[in-house]
Amino acid sequence: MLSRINIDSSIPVYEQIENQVQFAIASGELKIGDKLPSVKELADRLDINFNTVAKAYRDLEVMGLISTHRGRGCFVKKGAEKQCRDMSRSRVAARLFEAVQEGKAAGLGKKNVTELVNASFATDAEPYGDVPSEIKNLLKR
Amino acid sequence: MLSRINIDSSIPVYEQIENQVQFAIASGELKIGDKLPSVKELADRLDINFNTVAKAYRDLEVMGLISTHRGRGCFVKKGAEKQCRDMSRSRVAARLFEAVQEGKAAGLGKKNVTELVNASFATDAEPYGDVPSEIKNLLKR
Amino acid sequence: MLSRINIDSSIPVYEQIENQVQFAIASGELKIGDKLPSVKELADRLDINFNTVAKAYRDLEVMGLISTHRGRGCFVKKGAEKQCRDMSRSRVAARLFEAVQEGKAAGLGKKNVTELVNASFATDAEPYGDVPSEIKNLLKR
Amino acid sequence: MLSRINIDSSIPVYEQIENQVQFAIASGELKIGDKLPSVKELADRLDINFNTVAKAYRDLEVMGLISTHRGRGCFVKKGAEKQCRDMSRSRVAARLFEAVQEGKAAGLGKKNVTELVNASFATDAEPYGDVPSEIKNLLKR
DNA sequence: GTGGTCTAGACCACC
DNA sequence: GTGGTCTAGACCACG
Repeated sequence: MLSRINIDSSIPVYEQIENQVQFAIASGELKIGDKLPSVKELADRLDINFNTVAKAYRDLEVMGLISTHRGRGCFVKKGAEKQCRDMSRSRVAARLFEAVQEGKAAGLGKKNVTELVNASFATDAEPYGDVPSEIKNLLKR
Repeated sequence: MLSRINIDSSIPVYEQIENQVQFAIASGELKIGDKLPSVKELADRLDINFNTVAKAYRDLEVMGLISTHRGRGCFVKKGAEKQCRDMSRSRVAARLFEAVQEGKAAGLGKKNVTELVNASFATDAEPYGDVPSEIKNLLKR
Repeated sequence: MLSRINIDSSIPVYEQIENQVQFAIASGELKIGDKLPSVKELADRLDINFNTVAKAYRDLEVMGLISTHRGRGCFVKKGAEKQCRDMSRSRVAARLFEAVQEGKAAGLGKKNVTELVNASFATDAEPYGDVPSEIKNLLKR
Repeated sequence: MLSRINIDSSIPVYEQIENQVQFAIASGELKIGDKLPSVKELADRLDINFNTVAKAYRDLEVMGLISTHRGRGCFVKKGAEKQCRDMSRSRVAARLFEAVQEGKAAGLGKKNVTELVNASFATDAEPYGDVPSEIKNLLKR
């Protein structure tokens, strides 16, 4: 968890952090009361700017998902689980919907799309990592 | 085609235009030698700035998809069809893959994802438009 | 390097910038990983508009020669050296070839052309500056 | 003479025509009193717009090189020969000079440049045509 | 403080 | 009437 961000992604670094925390809470990997990595530690581990992590944590606090206590750290708040599950799902629904619409506009059939989705589901990958070649190659023919 | 852009999307307006042209070429809606709408006309139609359209067309020319002839207009180049099909498909594959990975991280099962994809496929929407509520609501339970 | 552009040249300002960067990379003056001047700084130094420099840098990124990182700056990419050397050389070859063909069409002999080339080689000039009078006068007799 | 223009060149079509006429006069191919091809005939032959040819002839008249007589055609004026020779030479000198400066900026030595010039001189090509591959390949190593 | 995006408008080159 | 170039300035995203 929070082991990797993609500096080249079009998704801002701070947003990648926010998403990963939300996903971790939604999936139960992070539970109520758990302590998040400190800003400095995470910045070092991901090799990114201190302020970028700080912004992500600030945003998460504004969303009501974590609470920060000066000198002690940041903790998952009560109620965050349900909220994260809802946000994550609606986010995923939106991204899937958009991708499918683009597929249709590009002339892909339902069969192609389903095939891609199944292959993607069967493939594990780092979050925000590169798309595996076996996925890319599925349509190259 | 090229009838609508979403000014509120996080995707830049010029990029939306580029994508729509690429999709139109990929799906055969625009064919080799076809003339694109003039910069001025498209800017008027979409109610956006002249230079924004000009940038999109310039980018498409750099990509080798269209050729522009001062005083005459912009035309789909030979070979653009295959290139667009490849680009569109690999783009869609990447976006689907990422969305599926996020779904897994958020704790969604294959059944949920497939359900979303099927519903998305059955729903028509303007490009870059909002996500329909029937999709959003699918997982709210 | 990047100390001067010619606003009166028929070559667009942004293209002059692109060429100068390419030449600087080709000749080793700019090396892999080197940071380019910031958009704002260069615009100030050359006394041209911010967006003109931004366009040049964006083009160079599209060509795969530099990578830009928001908030950090633009840097020479790996592999840019060979690419720039190839592009620069083929560009120079083309321009020399065209100039020589024109010389032949205008009735100049090999002796005249060689004389011009030697004189040009011996003369230093700002990039895109005016042609020195000693060159112009060589054939006025 | 005036058998070919390059629609893809960065040099405007009308300017290519003007240059070719000037070169033809400078080299003695067109003599004082000779009749130029009619606007319509030339536009047909080169497959370009009527107005483009008309603009070129108008420019040449303004320069004092030709005189036009309604209903009869355009003719090379007295004194055009010397004027064209001077203009052509200074034009060629400028283009050679610029190309050589670019070569120096790109890190080419005098030996390379001279080699290119000699090869270019030995190669015949249509005006404004593509650069022959034997020239392009000279530096690819 | 860095670059990105968009708008607005002027002027030019070309057909 | 077509696209090209440049300027000027505003606002945003990012680190």
